Amino acid sequence: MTDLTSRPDAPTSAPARQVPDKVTVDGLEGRWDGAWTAAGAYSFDRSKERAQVYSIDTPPPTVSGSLHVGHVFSYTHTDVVARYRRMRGYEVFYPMGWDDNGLPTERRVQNYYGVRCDPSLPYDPDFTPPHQGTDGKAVKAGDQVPVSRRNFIELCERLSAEDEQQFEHLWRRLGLSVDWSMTYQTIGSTARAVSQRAFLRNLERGEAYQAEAPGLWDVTFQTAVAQAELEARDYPGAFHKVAFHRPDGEQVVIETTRPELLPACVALIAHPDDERYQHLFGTTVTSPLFGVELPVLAHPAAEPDKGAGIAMCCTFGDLTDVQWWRELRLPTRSVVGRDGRVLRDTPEWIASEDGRALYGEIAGKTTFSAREALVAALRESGDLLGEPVATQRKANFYEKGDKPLEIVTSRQWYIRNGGRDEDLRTALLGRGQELGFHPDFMRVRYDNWVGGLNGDWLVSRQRFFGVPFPVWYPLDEAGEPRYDAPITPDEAALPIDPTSDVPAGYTADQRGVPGGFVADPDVMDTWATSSLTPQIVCGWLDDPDLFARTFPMDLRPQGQDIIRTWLFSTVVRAHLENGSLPWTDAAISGWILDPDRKKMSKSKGNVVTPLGLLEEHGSDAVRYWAASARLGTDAAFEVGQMKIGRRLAIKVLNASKFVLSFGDPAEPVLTDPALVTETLDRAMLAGLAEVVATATAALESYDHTRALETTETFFWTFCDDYLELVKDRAYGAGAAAGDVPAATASARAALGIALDTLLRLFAPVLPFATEEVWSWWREGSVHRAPWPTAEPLRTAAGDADPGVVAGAGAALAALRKVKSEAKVSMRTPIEHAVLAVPPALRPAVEVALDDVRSAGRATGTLDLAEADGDAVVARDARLGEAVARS
RNA sequence: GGGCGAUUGGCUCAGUGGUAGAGCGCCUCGUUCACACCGAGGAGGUCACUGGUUCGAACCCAGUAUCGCCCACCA
Repeated sequence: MTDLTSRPDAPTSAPARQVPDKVTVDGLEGRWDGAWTAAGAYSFDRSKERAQVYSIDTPPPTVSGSLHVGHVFSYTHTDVVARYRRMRGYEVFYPMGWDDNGLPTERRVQNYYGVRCDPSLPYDPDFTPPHQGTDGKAVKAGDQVPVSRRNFIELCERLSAEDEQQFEHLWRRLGLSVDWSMTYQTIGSTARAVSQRAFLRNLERGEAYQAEAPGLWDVTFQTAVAQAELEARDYPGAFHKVAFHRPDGEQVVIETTRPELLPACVALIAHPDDERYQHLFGTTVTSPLFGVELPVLAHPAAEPDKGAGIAMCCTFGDLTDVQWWRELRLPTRSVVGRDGRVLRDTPEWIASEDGRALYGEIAGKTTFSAREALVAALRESGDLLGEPVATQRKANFYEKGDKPLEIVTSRQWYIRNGGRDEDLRTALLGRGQELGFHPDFMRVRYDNWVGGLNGDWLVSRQRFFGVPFPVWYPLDEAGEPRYDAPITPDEAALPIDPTSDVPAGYTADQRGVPGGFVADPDVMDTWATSSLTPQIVCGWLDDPDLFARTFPMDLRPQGQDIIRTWLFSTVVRAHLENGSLPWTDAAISGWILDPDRKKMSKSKGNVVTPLGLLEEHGSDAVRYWAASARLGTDAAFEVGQMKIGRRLAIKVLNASKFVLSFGDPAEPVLTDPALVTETLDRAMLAGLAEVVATATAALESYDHTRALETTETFFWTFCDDYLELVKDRAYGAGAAAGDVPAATASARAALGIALDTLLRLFAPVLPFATEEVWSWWREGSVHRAPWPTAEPLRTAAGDADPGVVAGAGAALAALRKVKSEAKVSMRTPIEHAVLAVPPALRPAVEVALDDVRSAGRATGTLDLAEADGDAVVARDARLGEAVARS
């Protein structure tokens, strides 16, 4: 992990302050990224107190994957917030992490370097991987060289470093205002130490515990799976009617989709009120084929209308079985192993010779083959009634797996999350209430998830790569681990790897011998590390000073799909460890949908590379597209929207160039509010004041879309109407050379003040174009300039009515329309016209009449009359008549 | 089965009680003294459907349909 210290502040560099002849948005990204880095524009100043800091818990992208359009989309949302807050005067704590922990990285490192992790091996400091860069061509599992966990982690960090450079390049090009001196890796030593320390403290307080219990198990990855990683999928199956037998020969027929679990059956169960089975409760039946005597029991979880209404309870076919097994205190008769195959040893509870022979035939088979074999046997014995009926059932899958999960008994670590503890659940629901969700309705997902938890958080995984549990167990005289007496390391020694490090008081040669010790073999779930990102970035481990300035954080940006995982687990950890929320607000981004309204996916072949997008349209344009979509709302991938953004950025450059042509930016001609005397100019500033107020309020409530929309709408009116209206006046047309009439000075100052304000309003969304213009006439970076406030504008505007601009604009529009409908040039002079104006607009038009005249090229007479309706009507003797609404 | 969100002109989306909006696309015209990555103007919608509340509903209520997602459902 890179050191989290920030660079000292340096003044931003100031390129030559002059307006270029030709402007372009192309190439701004490289220039300004370089300048920002050189100037330390986004360096975090850690001398600021917590109240002055805005800290962001950025999602660390998975480096072994690739960034896609969705990342660009959501990270832009966050950057808009960061830039806004920075301009509001906050010191923004905005680090970037790289997620290189977990299965995707494990796989990639295996394939890339041709190695696999074997924690039993010692660390080899001189290890050189057999392959390198075999991208696309995976090294086959058999050819992979086993290496120690430490070597594996080193390779992971090495490979990640290459990916990180590419990612950083993209993020810089996109204009993320991250402090690039502050990055972390989720498998880095800080992250490992934080994960281990947090775990040890959970353990100390009794929040972490281990238990031997039946749990969901993926037979492909051979690891336990947590509730949050489940995915219910359709899975083809078949109902089999199977007859059990009473001593008197009567058949009891059940239906099952898993006949291969027949040898694991421990009871038949029906609902206590089910009339059909009353006479069976308390009696026994024997299972077909295996002849095992089984009780018939009553339990309310049995549903009379499912299948035959009476179920065979096996250890374990599903979670209901687990419930029955637990509540009815049934024996454990597992037959499916961790590899998904039927256990080799014939179980002792199968007594009959035929049964034992049959079991021998299915031993070692996959559940699929075992099912076929048993169905054949049932058919032969006559215990299969009718033929199996195909059905589409829902089965639980590990989200990364492709085989249904089995339930096996294993020893696992858990962290309490309210799933078994009402008080904790209530407290965590309370945290959800405290947290500001944006949009607010996303809170429901949190509530649903927390309310529906049915067990504690399973944090151990039977993988080799990951953050190891910092725990050893003493071995007794017989060499059996004493799980009830775990040995833990000193916090100062973290991170440790118990498979290579030796606990205090032991020597290395005592590993694995009776009376010695043994390492906990498991690693933590990746969420067990990811849930600590606030603690990792804020220096919880070893930088209490930084921690005090940044924690609890302000914002967690993330996707809606991981509210139940990342968001919730982070809340759990902070609640347990810090007694607070990890952040005050969560910004939830929506999905990017392709034109078919489907979630963008690689398989659709419509994946667009983000860098290509940025190169084609320009970063400001792509950011504009992203910023146009509200938080929590799915957005279409819309190239058209990017083109609009590009047009806006270009317009900003051109309009700025124009405004800045009216005076030396160093002089107060473009900045002094006292010069703004004309009513139209003051009205424009009054309107701008409203825009500032609206945009600010919107951004305060994480509604960047409204802020952008409000600003943009004003800007286009500013360009199309106001700028055109005051153009001639600003030029000083008609005045003697060297003489600047007050009306001219008024227009120029108003234009300059508006430009200054608009640039700052646009800066969070269009960081490159606005910075470019800022450099033409201002010191420093626009991104460190203060966010505009409405008050000075209101003061400059005085009592001017912002509606004046609209009124004058309507008058101008009417004159334009006359020309447009007459199909003549806009420069065609209007020689003799009448403007019929509604009474409400009359004062506005009167006050701006000279500007309307010059903008409309009304060189002759232009008389005012009263209009009947609420629209302005222009009548020209030569060109005709046109109606324009304001 | 429960929940959340969505449904507005060809497209992407604003619009939470008072006579339907924007941009894009389209059509017409114009222009190069900030901007052709330009400007002006225009056409285009019974606001998914059915009821209800209200003087008045895109908006509130009830229900229906379609789409997306989350949760539950594995005998």
